[in-house]
Amino acid sequence: MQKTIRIVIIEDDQILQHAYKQLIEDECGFQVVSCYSSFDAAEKKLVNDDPGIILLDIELPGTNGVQAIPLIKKLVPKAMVIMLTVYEIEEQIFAALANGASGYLTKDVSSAKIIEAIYDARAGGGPMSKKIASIVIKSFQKNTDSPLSKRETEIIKMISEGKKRNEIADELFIELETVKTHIKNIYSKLNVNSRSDALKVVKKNRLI
Amino acid sequence: MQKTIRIVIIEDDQILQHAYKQLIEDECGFQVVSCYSSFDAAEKKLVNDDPGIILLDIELPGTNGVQAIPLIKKLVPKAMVIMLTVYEIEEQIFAALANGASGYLTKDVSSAKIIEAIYDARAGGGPMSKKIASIVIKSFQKNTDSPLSKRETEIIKMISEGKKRNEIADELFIELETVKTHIKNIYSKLNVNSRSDALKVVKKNRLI
DNA sequence: TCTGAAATACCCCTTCCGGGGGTATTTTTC
DNA sequence: GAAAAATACCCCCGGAAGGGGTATTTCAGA
Repeated sequence: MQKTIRIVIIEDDQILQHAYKQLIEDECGFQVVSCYSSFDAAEKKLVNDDPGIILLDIELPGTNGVQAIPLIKKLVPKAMVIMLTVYEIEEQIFAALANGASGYLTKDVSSAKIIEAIYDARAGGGPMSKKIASIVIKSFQKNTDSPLSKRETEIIKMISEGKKRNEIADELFIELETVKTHIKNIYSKLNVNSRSDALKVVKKNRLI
Repeated sequence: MQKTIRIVIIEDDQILQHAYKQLIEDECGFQVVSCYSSFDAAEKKLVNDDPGIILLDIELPGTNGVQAIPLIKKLVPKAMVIMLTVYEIEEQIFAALANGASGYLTKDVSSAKIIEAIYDARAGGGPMSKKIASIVIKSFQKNTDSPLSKRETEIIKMISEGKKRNEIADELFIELETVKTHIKNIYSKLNVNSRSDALKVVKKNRLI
């Protein structure tokens, strides 16, 4: 028999908290072991709850959801954290994922999608609502109209990897002086005069 | 009335090509305007086809799918490219997305999912199959057991941004000498002795 | 409560890197 | 055949980078 999935909900809106619990308990194989209104309230009891999945709101009193993720991971490392939030702020999404969230849903998703996300997460998937998927994909896309030539792009990328001019020269089988010329041209095109400023521009405009 | 979605399929497997065409044409509002077995065959005719969506295989004779994306984007900039491929190779996924693909499906998805992905793409979403979503999310996750302290992580991150030691000192309101000490400790913990090597280790192990 | 890690700061030293001023040739590409 | 890209060389200077030490304070965990 399939092992029951133990679920914990951390959500400060009592109505939503109750709605999620109700929704999930109507599904076979799912068990909402605890609900909390804040991470701080959950902290002491989480280990005992031994959850496989945690539904986590971002806007919480006290420790917010993003901050809570690493703490949760420390307490119950094998638990998968699914963010469930109204906001679609890029920094928040990436911060949550970087901190170890396994999925990210906006609260406008249907009940069925929430259930699906729980199954997904358990199966090692990465459940995301459509808007989030779109934001995530956009974050990968490079700018197509770069002022930099192919070689220049190659070189600024190597600079972003912390490589020195002579290392770049060696790797590209060109002279140090040529690399210097390229870097000068890059700086001139980007209107900067240092590595850090160049990287700032390049990252902001997704040129690499 | 809704504008018809013009679709182009670039897929070298004739059977699959035909299957996709059939599948899509059975759906209302979708129109497969052309099918090609390679990008090279499609190149000249693409502008005339004026597609809104392109289903693109990766393994193609001649120009491969990943290389084809930027060329397609140049010919028909407003077309959304959805990758449709058997492989789930990380580098290929990220390269495709970086090159401008709007979605990425593995060929094991159901017909319904393909149709859904087309609608999604058109609506500005980022259609992905579950496995891809999982890989993408994992790519964001940082390593949780870093040998580096909080401050050290902060500093190596600034180094990754091309910042000089005195810039780091200024930004963190600490002395240059302190920054030097931190960097020494970072190098020692990572067993390296240069910025580029440190960044190599740090990126490989997702420490930032 | 105490121990160790983290964060802070300072000294010494040498090497060679980074950025800016030029100019010029060859190869691509449209 | 003109324009852009890629290549290569000269000059200069300041200070950044990396390695050798040592030492203090703060703070979390056992």
